[in-house]
Order: sequence, then structure tokens, then C-alpha cells
Amino acid sequence: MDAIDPELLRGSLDLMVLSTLSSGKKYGYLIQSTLWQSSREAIELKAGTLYPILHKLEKEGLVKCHWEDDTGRRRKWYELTAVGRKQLKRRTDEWCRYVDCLRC
Amino acid sequence: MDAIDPELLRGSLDLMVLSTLSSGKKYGYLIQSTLWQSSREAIELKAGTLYPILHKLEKEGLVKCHWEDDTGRRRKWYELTAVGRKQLKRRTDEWCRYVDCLRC
DNA sequence: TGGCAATATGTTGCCTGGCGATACATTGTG
DNA sequence: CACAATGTATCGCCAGGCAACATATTGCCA
Repeated sequence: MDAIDPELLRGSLDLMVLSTLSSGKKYGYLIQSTLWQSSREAIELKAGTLYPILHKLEKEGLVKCHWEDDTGRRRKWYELTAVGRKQLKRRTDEWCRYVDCLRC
Repeated sequence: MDAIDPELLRGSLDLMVLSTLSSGKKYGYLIQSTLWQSSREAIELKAGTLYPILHKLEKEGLVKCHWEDDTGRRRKWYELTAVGRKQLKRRTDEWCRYVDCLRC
């Protein structure tokens, strides 16, 4: 499976991250690998892109996070807040409307 | 119909313009109004965004253009080249793959 | 007739956002 | 023991979107 031109993803990166979190809490690196695998290696979200997004989403109150150290691995787990879940729905609907317009 | 957050369109603007031209040659202002109407006023492509895109697509050889003055209105008509049509197909496929990944 | 909206195309310059590069700590592997 | 992988983070460059502005013509209404 060929990689999807990262250019095409601009504008929907926030949505992509929120969407990934809808199936349960995840830490950054896991979000990356989830996307990579579930897209069959077509979507590679870079660290320099992901972490600033997560920090922004946290600041906006769409996600909350907490550190965990259980495995020795220092991990920062993120999960959707109630507001985040609402936003995800709103943005997903908007996205669908847009897809309809471009009529795939 | 609410407007679609312009932020969401970033990255697929080129595709949107190419796509609009697939149904026949158009001039800039007509591309704008076509998008505006066919999206039921959800997508408003600004002049400051559109014209630079058209110039870029022309430079890349994806569209060709010619001036016409028939109605007194000075219009620059754009149409897809063979290369442009191929690119449109390639990018549309890529877009569809992406939509599958985000699973609307 | 005079003025304003709509039609039509274009450029300049600001600001944001993506991401390559880099940094750093720990764990797993050959 | 070195190197890959895991894990999080920031800095700074560059490209892209678009508000604002410039300019010309046509159509409409008072």
C-alpha cells in the first residue's frame, strides 16, 4: 500500500487524532503506530506533528492526560473529555459533509 | 447549510479545483460560484486562494488556459490537460483511500 | 446621471501549521 | 556493548491560506 501524500492530510490531522482516541485512551507513540497499522502503512504521523497537536487539544480541553510508569516505560496517556467527544462528533459530521461535496 | 470550516479544506484545495474542472472548462469566478452553489453555500473558495492555485496548476502543466472577451467580460478559461486528468484520477484515488482510513 | 453591487482577475504580506532535525531517557536485541 | 526501538518533547524553516488591496467592466436602481 502506497503512502498517502501528507499534504492531503493537512486540515484533518486534529480530527484524525481525536478519532483515534474514540476507541479508547492511548499514548502518543501508540497513536502513531495505530494509525500506521490501521492504514496499512499509508499514514505516517510524525512525532514533530503529533505532540504539538496533542498539547493543543489538551489546552483546548478536548483531551485530558496522565502519566504512567508501570512498565518502566514513561507514558503519557490521552483520552477524550466529554467536550472532546462532542467536538469529534461535530467535526466528523462536517468532514462527512465535505466528503459528500467532493463526492468520492 | 452551515459553512464548512475552511481549515478542514487545507490540503485538498488543489484536488477540489481540478475536480471542478473535470466537468468542463471554467474561468476562475465560475469555479468559485460553482463550488459555492454545488456545496449549498458550504464551501467558499476565496479569490486570494483560488488564483494562486490556478497559476500553480498551470505552471505544473495540469491545466491550460486562454483568454476570451466575447461578452465584454474579460475571462480566463481553464481546462484540464491530459496530464491533469491523470493526476486528478491519481489524487482522487488517494483521497478515497484516505477517506476509507478515516472511515466516515 | 451618478453611485453602488456584482463580475472578473490579480498581488502583497502576515500568520499559522507541518515537519525535519535534534535532544534525551529507557528497554530490547544481536 | 553498541545499536534499534520505544517514548516524549522542542526549535526553526518553509509553504500555504487568505485578508486586504488594486483595477477594470457591466448592470441596476434612484
